[in-house]
Amino acid sequence: MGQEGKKLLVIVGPTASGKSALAVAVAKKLNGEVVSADSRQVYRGLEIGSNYPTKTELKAVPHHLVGFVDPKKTFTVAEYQKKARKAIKDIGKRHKLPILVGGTVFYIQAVVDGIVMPEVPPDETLRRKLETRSTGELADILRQKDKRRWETIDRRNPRRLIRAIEIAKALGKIPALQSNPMPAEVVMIGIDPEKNILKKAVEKRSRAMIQRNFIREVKMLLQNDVKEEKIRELGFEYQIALRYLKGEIKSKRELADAITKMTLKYVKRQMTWFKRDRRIHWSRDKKEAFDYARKFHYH
RNA sequence: GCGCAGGUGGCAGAGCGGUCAAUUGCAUCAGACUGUAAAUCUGACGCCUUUAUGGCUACGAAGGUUCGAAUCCUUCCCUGCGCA
Repeated sequence: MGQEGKKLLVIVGPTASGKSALAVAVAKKLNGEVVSADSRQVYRGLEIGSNYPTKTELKAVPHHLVGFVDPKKTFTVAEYQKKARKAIKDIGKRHKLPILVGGTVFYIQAVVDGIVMPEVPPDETLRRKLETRSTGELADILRQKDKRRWETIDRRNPRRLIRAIEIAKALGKIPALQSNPMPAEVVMIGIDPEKNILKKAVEKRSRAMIQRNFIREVKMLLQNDVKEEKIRELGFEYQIALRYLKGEIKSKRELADAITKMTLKYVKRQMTWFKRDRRIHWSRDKKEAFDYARKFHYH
């Protein structure tokens, strides 16, 4: 990598904490550009369900990695890692501040710490075959192929086991974990609102989503021949919306409640991940976080 | 008022004489995380403690039967449905 892009600002926080708005505010103030770190915003046509930045925000500040993947395709962290790093580098070349924002912690980690992913693309045929096996059987297969990885892997997690076997099959064994951190001064700031404030924000967000006609967005995906199975993979909002369309969920109110409930659950998982990253400087709200970002930039 | 069905841990809902502090799901809490990551997976979840093949209190209430009851009997209270 070049000498450009010496700084990288990362903004994290749970869903509905106000990350996107903060990112835009900071970008305006500090002459930056935003790179989204959201596993679903990458797909085209998920404006509402994945909560794209608003039109005004998109106009105010350049955003990257939003809405550029065909929703019929499957996008993965490895691709994200490459694209995001390139985007960050390019922003640096333009002498602007790259701001990485999002709630998908794995994506952020992939960019910042640069976990080296084995170059083995997903093998759908193999996966389908292995999916019929029990976790015990999968663990046995892995043990035969790579005992070292077998010792450390979560042996009850079929998805992990399958991926490990996939790699072992292609490469002989799983390479040791390596990382290739971002060559930049990275500062991570997080917004962690009080629990009840966040809860209210999540509720509001769910309602707004439905008011903005989220259901129509889902119908549109169906019309565009995105398979139901694939739509379900786009996140729980989409799963819930499909249930609504099938009549399993009767009212819009019930729909909003279901989305809120799932979002809150997700927030918990996000926080579990955030908590262990000691690099993050936490703030209670946007303003505090904003001030911190400015300090970082001018120091 | 009579008939029938019920009252179980935060909720739903199993259990119908011992192996029941009580299956399971949800909710809650904690955690993991090497190309699906809003995914996938794990643990805890009555109370107490010296954490144990430990103690205590518990399955609407009160009595009773029994070596032993969430489980059987009696009465009472409450809920739903049916009939008056």
